[in-house]
Amino acid sequence: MTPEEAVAEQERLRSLVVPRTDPGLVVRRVAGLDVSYAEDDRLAAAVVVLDAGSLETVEEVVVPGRADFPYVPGLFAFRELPSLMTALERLSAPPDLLVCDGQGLAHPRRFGLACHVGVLTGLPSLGVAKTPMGRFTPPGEHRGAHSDLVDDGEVVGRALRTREGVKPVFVSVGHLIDLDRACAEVLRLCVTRLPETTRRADALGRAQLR
DNA sequence: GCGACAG
DNA sequence: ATCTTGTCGC
Repeated sequence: MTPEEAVAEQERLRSLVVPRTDPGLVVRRVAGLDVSYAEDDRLAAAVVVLDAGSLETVEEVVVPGRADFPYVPGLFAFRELPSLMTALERLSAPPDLLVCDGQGLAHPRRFGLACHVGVLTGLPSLGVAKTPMGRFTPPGEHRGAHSDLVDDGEVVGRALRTREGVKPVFVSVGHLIDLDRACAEVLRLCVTRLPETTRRADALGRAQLR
């Protein structure tokens, strides 16, 4: 697939994003998705499922793969999606929510990795990025403080302080969830700056490359 | 031409 | 993303 085709694919799928939460959504099994890279073109896609209440790990899947798409800002998903989808298919049961490492609607075409994974799986999803895709005013210093993440005059996500006095993370809607609920879910997953879901998926992916 | 640009 | 231990600070 060429970068041009990838852009067309994003524009075709973005209309399928549902930025609302089903009234009956109960999040018990939460999955963290992350991909680690080796020095060559090898990569490892990891998915770790936690019990949302206890934060205990209940399932892990890691899949080896190759980076066959270049890293291009805005097309990031095409690098990680194939292996992540394979990993998700190997879970014993679909999670209630997918927590992605990167942006959701906070994307130049409003279709970041979190939206893409959500639409392809049909599962609720959200994105937690370590750097912003847009502008924001620093949120208050206390845990839970937040401010709008704005891009092109639109509120595309939120800068969320997940820990007192630490740089905020950037949360945006992926699919089948609203921004308030997305931030609430992220906050309850955070013991340190990043959600436990992504921290554990990151650790699993790195271990796999050894 | 210059700056921006998830991981 | 990755290269990387100890260390300064609360």
